[in-house]
Amino acid sequence: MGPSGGVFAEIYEIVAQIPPGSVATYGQIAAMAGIPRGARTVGWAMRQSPQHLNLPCHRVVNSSGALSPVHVFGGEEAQSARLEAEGITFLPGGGIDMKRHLWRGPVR
DNA sequence: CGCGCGGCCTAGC
DNA sequence: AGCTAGGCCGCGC
Repeated sequence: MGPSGGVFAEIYEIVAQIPPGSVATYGQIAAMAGIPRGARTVGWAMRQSPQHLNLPCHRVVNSSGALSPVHVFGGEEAQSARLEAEGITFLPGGGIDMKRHLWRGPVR
């Protein structure tokens, strides 16, 4: 399906479609890409994702609603700040309110 | 052709 | 409620 004929391309497409103020989980994206159990592959795709694509990788979080490790964005505040700037709300625990910002898909 | 890596997920204690 | 262990998937060398 992907232009490059690779699963990564599919992941990039999906992540790029995540609207501001919404977040998606790796597992969900993986399922959309056709790999329900390939959540880790999604994480790798993000890390290997070309920066010129401007993929909102900061909108991708784990099912726990916790942000990715610090070393990924170069600072936990970096990701949280961007998400908050886009309208994402955080819980007292520091996690994201998945129930409120969880992306349900391209269009529903 | 085969092995290892990774921003995970789920289940069990 | 929190932590540990195992498994899954695709890419790169």
